[in-house]
Amino acid sequence: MPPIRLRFAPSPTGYLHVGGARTALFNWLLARKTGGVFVLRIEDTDKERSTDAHTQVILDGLSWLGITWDEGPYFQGQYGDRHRADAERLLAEGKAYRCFCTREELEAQRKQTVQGGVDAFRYDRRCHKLSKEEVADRVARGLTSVIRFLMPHEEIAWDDAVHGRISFQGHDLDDLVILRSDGSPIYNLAVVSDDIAMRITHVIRGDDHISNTPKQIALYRALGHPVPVFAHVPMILGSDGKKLSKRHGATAVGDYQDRGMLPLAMRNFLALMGWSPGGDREIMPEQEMIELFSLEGIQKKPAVFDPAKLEWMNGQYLSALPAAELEAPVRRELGRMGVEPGSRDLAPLIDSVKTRSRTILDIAAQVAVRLDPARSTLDPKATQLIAKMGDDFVRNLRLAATALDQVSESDWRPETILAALKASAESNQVKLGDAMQPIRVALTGSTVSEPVNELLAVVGRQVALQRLSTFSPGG
RNA sequence: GGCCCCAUCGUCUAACGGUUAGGACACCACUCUUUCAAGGUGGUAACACGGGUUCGAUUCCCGUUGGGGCUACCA
Repeated sequence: MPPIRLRFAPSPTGYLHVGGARTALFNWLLARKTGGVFVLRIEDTDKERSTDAHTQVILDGLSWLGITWDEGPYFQGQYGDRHRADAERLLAEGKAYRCFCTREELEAQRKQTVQGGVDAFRYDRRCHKLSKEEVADRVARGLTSVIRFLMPHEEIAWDDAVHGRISFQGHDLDDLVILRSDGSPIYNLAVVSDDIAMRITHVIRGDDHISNTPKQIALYRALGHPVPVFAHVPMILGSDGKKLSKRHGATAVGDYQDRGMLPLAMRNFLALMGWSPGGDREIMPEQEMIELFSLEGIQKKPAVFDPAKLEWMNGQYLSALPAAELEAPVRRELGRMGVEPGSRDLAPLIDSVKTRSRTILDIAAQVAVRLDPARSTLDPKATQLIAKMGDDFVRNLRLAATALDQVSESDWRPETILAALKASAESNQVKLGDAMQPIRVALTGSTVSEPVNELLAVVGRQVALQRLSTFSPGG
């Protein structure tokens, strides 16, 4: 059997949506699993809304997720001649016809149908009834026309790889326009023409295309070409059960990149939107995901996007990665924050904050504060603690500073620091917690951090002592 | 309105006629502990409804209800 051929065909009219990315991912997974070919095709036939910038964002998004394509990107706009030729052929074979109705006329017809209220609007084929001579005459007079497909009134059904058999009746479908009056192709024609030309064998795309499928199948039949396998994957919805959109917050892949998600975590999470490997498998390395993937495992019902679970999964990937591998993205983020760590080795800092972080942003923010405690700001709980402790806060801070001053630079390690703090607390009759928390607050502005002795070690002796001996809640 | 798709915890899902309906996120306890996470342990929580088919339905069929998609010279 020749390798199967799949494609992802986004239109560059917006950013790469998580739904689109998920569709691309499924195509990619099946291609990799079967040794098939994954084609990328940019559907830029809508000149009004398509931009090169959007194309670039889509390419970048896919690359970021590690979704690689084998052919393309092809640009649909370059195949206008073929699209036109296909339309002309259907016209010549009597499978399509010229329609001279203006937009205004169509709008009036549509309005009437809607007022009738019993059925959907379908073009009444009045131009199909025109005689050959009449058509020739109108063309000769320079009247503009579109080419409409003559929808056969027969059953159009297919065995969808995720839904099973889906059936439409041709008479419920409209005679769709396939070529605009300016000679440019309409989506459904361009897709079929391209999928045929690119020898696509499997079309994996969103559920929202189910109603396009019978139109496209009719076109395949008219063009005399066997239809590919269709797999319509469920949509991704927002928390309110509605189609995911801007009002749900971040919907573009780039948004999640900006929020400090790891690409592999994002990809893993996306794979689980509408697909399950069966059993309890969730966090999977690439190889396993590819091996386990199958169209049978795809869900029929839409999935609600849950950012909380994404963050959890990101945290899992974060803690599994060695600090060294996190250093590059953390440095990038620090750069965005205007922090310049120089040549300093960030690995120890990353290690000490990793388990309390769910995103690269979390890590970077905490690393920045450890690099320079002056960067910290007091959170509400810290403020509360300061108020509650009163004068003891600064007193205990200075006591700790004095004790820690006795620990030399070469002894500045978590164990010795802890010993010094314990000894100091005991001899000064201060509870350990009351000794520790002020240090944590002074160094991070927060009541939450890694163990205080580790925090001190990571911040460094000089910076820490300076801060502890000068910090005052007032300013 | 018409056509089409869908329906298991709040969310992601497992189950492919017989299970105390399993796991994960979130949530709540407990544990660990110098705080918080992480980790560990435990808990709350679901088969939309009504008819069939069957010895037996979450599972198969039909209907109802509820959601969603499409209904352009957009893609």
